[in-house]
Amino acid sequence: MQFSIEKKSGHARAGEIVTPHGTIKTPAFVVVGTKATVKALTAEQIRSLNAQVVLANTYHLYLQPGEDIVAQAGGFGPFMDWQGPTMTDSGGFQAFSLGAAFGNNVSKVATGDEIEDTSQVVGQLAKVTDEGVEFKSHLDGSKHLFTPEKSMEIQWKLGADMIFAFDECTSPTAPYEYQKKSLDRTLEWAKRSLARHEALDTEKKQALFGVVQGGRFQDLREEAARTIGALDFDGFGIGGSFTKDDIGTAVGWVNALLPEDKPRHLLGIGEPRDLFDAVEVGCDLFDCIAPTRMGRHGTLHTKEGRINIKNAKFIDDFTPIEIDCACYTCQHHTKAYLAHLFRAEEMTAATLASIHNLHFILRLVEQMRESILDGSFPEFKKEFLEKYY
RNA sequence: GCGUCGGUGGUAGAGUGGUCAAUUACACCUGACUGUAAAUCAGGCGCCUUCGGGCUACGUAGGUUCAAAUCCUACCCGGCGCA
Repeated sequence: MQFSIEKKSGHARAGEIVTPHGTIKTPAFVVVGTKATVKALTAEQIRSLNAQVVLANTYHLYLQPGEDIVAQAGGFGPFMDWQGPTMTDSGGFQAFSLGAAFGNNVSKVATGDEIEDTSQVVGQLAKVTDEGVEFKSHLDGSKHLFTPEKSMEIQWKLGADMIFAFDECTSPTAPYEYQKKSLDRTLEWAKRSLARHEALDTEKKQALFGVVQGGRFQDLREEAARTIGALDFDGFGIGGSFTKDDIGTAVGWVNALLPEDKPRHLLGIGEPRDLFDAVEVGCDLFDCIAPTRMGRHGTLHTKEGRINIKNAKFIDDFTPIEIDCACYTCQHHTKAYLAHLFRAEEMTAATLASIHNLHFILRLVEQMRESILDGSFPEFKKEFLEKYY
């Protein structure tokens, strides 16, 4: 993998990542295909959206169908008929989603109303120890130990171009002491991930990204950026919990310390406002389930903000979601039709909504890139956010 | 015509003297969702309210009772059976 920066505008940067399966123009939005499928979409539809990269998940593919099956298919890309660049997440996020967050209605993006919970270590389906994370399968309750080594081995078989070190995604409900402890552990895991990966991938086929944690605490974020940043990773992921109204600030602390010449992937962030803030402080890659999940739930992006297509007012609205949108959905269908499909619980609703939302976000990040290249990023951001509620 | 069973909120369908403005489901109205446990979840859903409560409601009209969706009478409507 090769990364180069073409142009900078402040801290924002436009660049290129060359992978064995094609070049990614950055900043770029990575489409999430957790189980080797972008929910509700065919590979052909993903291509027609001009998506550049697809990210799948180690934990999910390990459980089903198993990494060996994926390896037999030639990797998760070929398995799902995606020929372009690929990534896999390490399973570290599931330490949170199946652990502290499970059943607790907690988002890693904190609203500020969260109550501190000191019982972090023992979650519902994930238990974190220094050795690794012990998962209880959400599918059948069986137990599985994920270690940094194990994650590297699975990701090796899944065969993505870019992979992540095994980390612990912490909860915003975790107190400082726990975040600190977890950070030390994630650093150890980063070293172990590196060591195992180097042993497996002697030909340097896969790029390995280290993950910066630290929650909402500046000193921890900076410590993580320094220590993880000093290791021999090909790029960096910025993960963990954030404060809803100020993701940009925390990411800024980190990017100020990470090496300039390696790509920075902000993990799991995808709200338009957050993307602008993150690009502004120098992030290159993003992935997020929001466009597809929200789409399936009837929430659609427009330049004026989100709409809920299930609202009564759209039942007889025979205009597209956005009159000037170039996506397949807007070119062919009306809000009234989508409202009908959602009410009738027709599967096509999920497909059409996902197409629109992904098109919206992919195009938005693409426009950010264009504006960096022509020097108009600050104006583009300002104009967009003035209209977007 | 006789007999019999039944008529409950948008729908289906609980309740069968007080704890019932009435279980539940669906429908309907909103909201949430940020490295996918998610085609999911949460709230609302008679009218009014100074949030204490007040008012009108369980086919219609009466009645019994301190108290009725629940008991009685008549009528109206529907299913079934017999003529």
